[in-house]
Amino acid sequence: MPFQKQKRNLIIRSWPQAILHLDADAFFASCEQSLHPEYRGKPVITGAERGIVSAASYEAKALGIQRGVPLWEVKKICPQAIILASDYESYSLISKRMFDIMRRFTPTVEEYSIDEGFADLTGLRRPLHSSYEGIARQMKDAIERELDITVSVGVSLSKSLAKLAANLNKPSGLTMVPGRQIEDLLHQMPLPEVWGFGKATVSYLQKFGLKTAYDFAAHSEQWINEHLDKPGREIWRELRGEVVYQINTEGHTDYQSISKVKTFTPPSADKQYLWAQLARNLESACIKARRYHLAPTKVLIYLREHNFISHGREISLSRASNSPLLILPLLADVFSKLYKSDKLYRCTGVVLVGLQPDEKTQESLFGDCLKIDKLTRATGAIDTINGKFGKHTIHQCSSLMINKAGRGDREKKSTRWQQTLRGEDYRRHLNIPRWTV
DNA sequence: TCTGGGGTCCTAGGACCC
DNA sequence: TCTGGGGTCCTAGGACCC
Repeated sequence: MPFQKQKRNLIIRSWPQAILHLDADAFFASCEQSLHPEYRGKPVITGAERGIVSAASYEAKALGIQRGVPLWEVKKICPQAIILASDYESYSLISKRMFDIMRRFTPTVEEYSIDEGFADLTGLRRPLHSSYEGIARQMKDAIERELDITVSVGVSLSKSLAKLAANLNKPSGLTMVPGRQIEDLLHQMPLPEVWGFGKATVSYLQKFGLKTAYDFAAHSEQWINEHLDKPGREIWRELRGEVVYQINTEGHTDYQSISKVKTFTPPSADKQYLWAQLARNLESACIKARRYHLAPTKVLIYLREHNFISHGREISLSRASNSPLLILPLLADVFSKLYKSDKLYRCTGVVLVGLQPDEKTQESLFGDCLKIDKLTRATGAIDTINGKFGKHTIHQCSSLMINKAGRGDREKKSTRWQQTLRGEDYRRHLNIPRWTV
């Protein structure tokens, strides 16, 4: 067996470093139960706006409801289920409080997603007068007590191991995996549980007879280098207790890309309709870019066919811009080339890339200064109006077709918005008549 | 019952240049 | 004129995550 020789390498000093992973259990559903005590102990589901289950409370899971299940099926399985539209604003507030509690123990906290975070506990035993387990326990208890949700926590030597550890006992578990227990942990973990292994990698590794995380970690470095590319090699090192992935405390202030897609039903082959959808995607993406004071230098558009095959093309802008009025005309040619009249499309998408701070775009040295300035001011005014009266209140003529065709947005507007949202957000989500300039 | 939306990073292969 | 061989940069798409 190749790993007899390697096995020694897997035995590592107990705590060369202690990385904590924290994962809120059924986060969206738990938030709802925390905010609305009347939902406690009941099967709560969020995702009404999407038509599929985003999150299911443990009561709902006990009845067989899982993430991604269509809501019509939920109603069949479990007619008493409480189905809610996701309320991201409220969840974000609870999420923020969760990370603030984590930061009471260490400044090295990464907000990995709305419901998951990492923290580096290395070296904190003496200053906090506690074992790593004690620190993790206090953090977990504080969150559960103060926010009225439950979290699962894992502590081990690397992010990947900590994540596996946290997955071992859910909900509300606390799992410590020091160096000498890594092997036991890996033996219990089937390949798909490993962070970073998706369907493709798992089925590839299975062809070599690998079944558990241990089978993978126990292979020789040479074998790994021959058979896997960069991500696979990094995961191998992480599973052996080496820190490859650092804790990123920066937070998500800055984007590599901003994308907007919207699926429409039924799928369509109507060129004008698709163009209108694309224009709408572009407007939405630009609104977000402006909110973060970013402007793309490149714009990627794509059309996704009914069978999920998509084709896209990147368009380089001669200068960064976050004005759809300026960008849209540049997309027309490429769109025409991508579009095939004999195909049915299920969605269009826009991705803004090569983002840079948008001050730069305003003091352009290339001609058109006046035009740019006017556009910038016009776009600013549109943002103000839309902020007051609702997104897309003012929009481009190109996207008018969406409403004309009578296939407007299908989002279900719930009256619950009115209860939980603050004034300005609440207005944004109301059905306000639209007009066009 | 076909499968929402928003991200990140990696890579093969083409374009282009010397 | 035709050819090879190398490098770099870019792009389209894949894989993965929550």
